[in-house]
Amino acid sequence: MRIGIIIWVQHPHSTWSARALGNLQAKGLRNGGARRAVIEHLGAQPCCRSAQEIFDGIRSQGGRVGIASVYRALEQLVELSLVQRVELGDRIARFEPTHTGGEHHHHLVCDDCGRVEPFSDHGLEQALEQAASRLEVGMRAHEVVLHGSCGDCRPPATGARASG
Amino acid sequence: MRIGIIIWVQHPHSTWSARALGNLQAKGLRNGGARRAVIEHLGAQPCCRSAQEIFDGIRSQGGRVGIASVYRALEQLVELSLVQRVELGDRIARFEPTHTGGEHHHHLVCDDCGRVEPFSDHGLEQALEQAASRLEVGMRAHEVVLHGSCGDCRPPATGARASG
DNA sequence: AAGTAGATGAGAACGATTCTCGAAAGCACG
DNA sequence: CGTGCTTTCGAGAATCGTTCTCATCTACTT
Repeated sequence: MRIGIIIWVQHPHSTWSARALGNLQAKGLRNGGARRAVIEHLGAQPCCRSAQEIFDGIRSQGGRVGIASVYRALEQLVELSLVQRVELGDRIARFEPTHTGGEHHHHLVCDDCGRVEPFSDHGLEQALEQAASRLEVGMRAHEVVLHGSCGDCRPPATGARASG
Repeated sequence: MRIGIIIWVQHPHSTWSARALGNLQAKGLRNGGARRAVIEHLGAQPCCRSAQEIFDGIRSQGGRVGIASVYRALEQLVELSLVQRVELGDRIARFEPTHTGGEHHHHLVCDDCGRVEPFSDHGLEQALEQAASRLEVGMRAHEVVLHGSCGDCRPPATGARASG
């Protein structure tokens, strides 16, 4: 048997998780287990997650957090603008890292099957910036939700590709 | 004493309330008091309202509806696409008439004072249409929420007006 | 006016979120 | 590495928005 040691070297803020943890540390907050677990879990998700999903995800990996701690951590992270609350109309709040820069995305909700998918659109971002500028709002965040039918749920077009 | 009779003549669908009531009648639904009160109240609002606000509003005008009826009516109206559910991130669902055509608007939430204001932006609407088209979603609805600071809450620019 | 089926209201139930409080743990200091 | 102080944590209770239940009512038809 051999023992290998892997040293992971990267810029401390190259991931959202690292940036968030650093941000908390800079505020003099302690590095407790529950909050760290929430941050690490959230940082590994491709799209928004509900508090319950985060709770279940951490537990399924052996973490022993309480749901209250998950909510507490999320509340703090939202307060620090590290996490954005996303509400898609199903009465469940979801949360996702705020990605400064290019990774920003919005949400597409299929009203038939309930599936949520991320999407991004450059023109839409531009239009949002322009609207915010015109309205003279100090825009801190924005959220776009499109409701419709996803490819799986849309009835197939009749014939070759008739209009739908 | 004189008795006057006022006959109010207008195109039956010239208001959202009338359109909604007509739509329900066409579906064979009855013209019950609670649902009518919800529709009429909602039709008179300039922006979205929560179920509780609608309930309080109707009660304050002497209506004797139950909160359950308010929710039931809203659920039906959402189902018929006559009302859109709006979630602004404060865990309270709000509802507003769906205005086909030019009256469409979105929401601006001041994260400092909590105020909600409607706004509309033509370029934004275009960008939404284009994004939906590109994504090949049968877009049934969309929702944009801008978070920021409203004019009252934003610190005035340095110089002309001293901070206070 | 009577009959029928949808509509209503009060209150219970539900579920997501927040609060409470005693216990545990992070961090600074010795 | 222990001590002490303070933050953080977890479990369960409490809260609050929303939905369900069910007996009653009422709009509409006949």
